[in-house]
Amino acid sequence: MYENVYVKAGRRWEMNYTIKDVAKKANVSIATVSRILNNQKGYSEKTKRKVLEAIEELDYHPNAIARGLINKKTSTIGVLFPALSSMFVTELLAGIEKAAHQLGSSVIVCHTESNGSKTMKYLQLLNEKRVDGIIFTSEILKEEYYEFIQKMSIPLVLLSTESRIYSVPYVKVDDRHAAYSAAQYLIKKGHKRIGMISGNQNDLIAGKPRIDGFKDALLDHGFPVHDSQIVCSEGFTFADGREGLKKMRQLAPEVTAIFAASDEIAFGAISEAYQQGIRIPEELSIIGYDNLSIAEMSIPPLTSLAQPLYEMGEKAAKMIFDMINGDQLVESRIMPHSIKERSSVVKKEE
Amino acid sequence: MYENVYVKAGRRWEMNYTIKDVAKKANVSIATVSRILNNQKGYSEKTKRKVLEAIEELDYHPNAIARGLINKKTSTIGVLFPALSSMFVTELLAGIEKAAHQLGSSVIVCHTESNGSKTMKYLQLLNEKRVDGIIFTSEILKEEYYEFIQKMSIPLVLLSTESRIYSVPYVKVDDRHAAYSAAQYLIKKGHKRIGMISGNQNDLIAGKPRIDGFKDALLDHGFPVHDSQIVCSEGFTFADGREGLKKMRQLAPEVTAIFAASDEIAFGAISEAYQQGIRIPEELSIIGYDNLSIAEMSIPPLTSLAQPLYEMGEKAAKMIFDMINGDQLVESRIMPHSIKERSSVVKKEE
DNA sequence: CTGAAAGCGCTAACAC
DNA sequence: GTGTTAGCGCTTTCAG
Repeated sequence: MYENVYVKAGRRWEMNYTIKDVAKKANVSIATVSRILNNQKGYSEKTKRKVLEAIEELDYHPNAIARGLINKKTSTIGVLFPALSSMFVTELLAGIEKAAHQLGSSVIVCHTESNGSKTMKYLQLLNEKRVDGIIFTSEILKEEYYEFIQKMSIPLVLLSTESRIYSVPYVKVDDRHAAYSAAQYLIKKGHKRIGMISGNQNDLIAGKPRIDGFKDALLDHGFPVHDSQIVCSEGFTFADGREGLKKMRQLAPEVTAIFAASDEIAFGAISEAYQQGIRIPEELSIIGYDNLSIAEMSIPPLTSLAQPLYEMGEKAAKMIFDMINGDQLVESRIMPHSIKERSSVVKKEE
Repeated sequence: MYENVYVKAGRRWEMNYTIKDVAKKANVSIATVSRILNNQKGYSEKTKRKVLEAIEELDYHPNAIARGLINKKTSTIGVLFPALSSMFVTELLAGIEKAAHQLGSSVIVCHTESNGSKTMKYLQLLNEKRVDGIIFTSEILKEEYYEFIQKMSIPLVLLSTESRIYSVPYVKVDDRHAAYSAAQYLIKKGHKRIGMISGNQNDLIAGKPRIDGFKDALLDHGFPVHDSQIVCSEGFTFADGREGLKKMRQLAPEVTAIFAASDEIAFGAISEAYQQGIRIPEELSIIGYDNLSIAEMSIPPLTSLAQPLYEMGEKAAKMIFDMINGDQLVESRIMPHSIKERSSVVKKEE
């Protein structure tokens, strides 16, 4: 009677039944149960019913660990993020999680803090846990990482980043092109003196290309580009935005519109402008980058260059699964960007 | 020579070595290797060195799946969230992830969308994956969920929620008390006509208690409470905040200060106020709830009742591990709240 | 101190 | 159709 039920610490615990229990209950061999479980062929309708009944009665659920051991497939992927609490990353994660779950996989989140040794530790972990694939987001894929993942010999896709060195499929927007669009938008709105508060110019993925795109747009439209128009920050944060605006007002007070390399920078700039009594957008227009959900919450609502973050996450997850399922050639995806117009940019009539 | 290395799809793949390979290379049995791997005793220093060398040379890493199968411990926990892209949840996750990783575990994120059948599916999944514990956040623990997790017989902790029915350890702030503090803060600032934009009043965890706390504070300080002062929303979102402020202006235009039941609501209210030309905080003071990272980014910077979300996540993770490691009695934790003063509340002199 | 052997729960030949 | 058996990579008795 109490087979498979035992008492521990005074409490009644129901054990997780195994395939053996089911087999016994249904009077068949475990092989048959396994076949039915995996929709293979080689059994009669009658035994199938019998087994299914037993499964139902015992409320049996196969042990994914045991399955993983033999199939060499854990239905789990690992996702590496530099930060977890940034909204940017959060939207990517939501997209990944959705697609992964739809495709029957779980996702393990790893927060690397952009720290090399932490990243390696996570990679070790993911290796030991035998994840089926890895999504690497928003950071440079260092040689060390790449080599390690190579050795793990599981699929890898880059999300919101890319590698100029290694041939790894990626999903991102064309930063240079997107920045170009943002700057062009400002120009079309009649602004002639346009500044940029950029992220880190040494960041070859999200920093430099946006600066280049910005410059290109100005140049293409016949505007000169002075260094004083572009203030570079450490990163892409709110504080960087504040600092950025301060510098901008000193170096190029004539600027009537600013392209911020991230929404957070834009928020910082707006906040600083507010403190300095500069009215936005009347005196100073600002366009952000990312179109995070907070963009609509700012005052005034922030016009922003939109990246489809959620969709990017989904896409990356789908790519990983295509690769896991043997697709040799998955193409990288340049996702479309767009401009989400709100109220932080004004038309300049002159 | 090519033992353990094979070629697949034209590419050289390095296999994951097993304990057997190490044993062979070191000329010992797998039992010995296992002992050394697990820091048990029963081997000489010499063999230890030999084995360690072999491990090093092969770059061997134990297979966590195989270990999990035998140890019945996967070093993985599951975390259920109603939403992933809310900043609120994101901070909790960051805290959980940090603590979990420190304690040698991974976390699988599950996005339930507050949907019962999705939640059950996730629980099934976590059961099959044999996670060591579950953290359930920000939602009512329904009977169905509870029963299922009971059957899984693994530890469960509630985060930012609690159960009045089941005895499950939880980590949260005292919402009623916190709301009381927020209202009291407004009173101490000299406000006499105070309103509240609440979340859903039918939400017994985060909705009702905050309303109650608000009422208590007013009553205790000798203020009458009219229904018109409290506008209830569907949820806790930006849009709810906008709507809330609109209603508040209609129903109780005399109000000089508002307690918003979440920062997002506060943001919505501020945004709406801005559109209506109401100056904040001069004409209307607002205090939020949560103290999300965006609170400092609003204009004006939002004074908010702070929940230590990150720490709450950490704490919940630590509790789960205490339970996994056999602690029978872990106490629930009421985390301290505080008021983060910024500039959205003004002192009212009369 | 060390090794042989029996599983953990499952899948996949291989027999009958 | 169905059962038997040999593992997957590891831990853990139990002998020696």
